[in-house]
Amino acid sequence: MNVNARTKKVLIIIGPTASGKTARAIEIATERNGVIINCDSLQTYDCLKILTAFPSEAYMKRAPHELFGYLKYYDESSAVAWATLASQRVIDTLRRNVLPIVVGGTGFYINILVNGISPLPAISDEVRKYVARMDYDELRARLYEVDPQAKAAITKQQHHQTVRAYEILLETGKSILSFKSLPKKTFLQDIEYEYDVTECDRKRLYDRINARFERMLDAGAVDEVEQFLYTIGYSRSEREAFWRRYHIFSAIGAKEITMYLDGDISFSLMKEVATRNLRHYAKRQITWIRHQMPQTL
RNA sequence: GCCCAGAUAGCUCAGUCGGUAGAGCAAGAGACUGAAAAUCUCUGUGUCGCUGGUUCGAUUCCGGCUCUGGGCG
Repeated sequence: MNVNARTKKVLIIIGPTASGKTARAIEIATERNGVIINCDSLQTYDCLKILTAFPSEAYMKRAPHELFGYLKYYDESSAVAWATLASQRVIDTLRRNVLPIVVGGTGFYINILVNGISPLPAISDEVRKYVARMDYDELRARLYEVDPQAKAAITKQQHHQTVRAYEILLETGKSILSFKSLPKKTFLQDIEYEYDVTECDRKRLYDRINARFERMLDAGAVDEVEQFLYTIGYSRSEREAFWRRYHIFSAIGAKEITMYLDGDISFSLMKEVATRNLRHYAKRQITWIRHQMPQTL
């Protein structure tokens, strides 16, 4: 049919938020007979579709879409779980001589899919719950006492890396470093990657972000959040707990709209804060692409 | 027209008992090994409204002017 069978090529579309990845993916998928594989950590959920810029039904009909909306709001997401699924879809697609198009803004996921990751042990619910209840400073002190070398490895004050290191210590009795020095677990072999980086010009991107958030509001983003809050049995008195419990709340705009619905901030302040957070996010994505994915430049 | 208050970073403001200034936010740079739309680190930014006076020296004190609030008529 085409040359994909021999070259085993995978196209990766990456770029900051609101840069036009979804439209670009559709364009290429129809042109080159491709399958779109989602690489956006929040479009893996089947809720808050307006806020997460989930592809429209019209788009979904124009080309096969994989790994969109397969998680419920109460599911936890995981980069390795995604990479495991994504690598299967890539292999299946290549087997059918079709071009896999991995598209999304989660650069961390792409790095794992392409470069693999150190094999860390699974953590039991028991240990996880126990550690979750611990005081962070105490946890860190105990980790360094038993595993002083971990201190050097955990460079900055990376909260969740420290927690993970302690979980592994409790689970296995071994240092996280003993796992990080193992050969990486890889997901794909002998693949040629082609990268397509979408709009990164700061000024134009910021304009696009503002315009798109406006469109999200017009499309009913506030109602969407209101209904979602109803679904999960949200109560304002436990706001922080809900935000922490459900990862989908990290969709920018979800917390801001919740505060607006609770009557704590005005509509215009909600817009201001949400678009500002989107700009910060886009900036972080650009930094990631620049330094963690130099092959794309 | 009169009285009062203000005019300092992109914005909101602090401050200098006279020796040309600093916070927050915005902005910029960076990190990232199983939460990544997460989490975390670093960095500036200035005709201190204009104009005279006093002074070795004024953004700071005094006068005038302009503008912006608020009050009185």
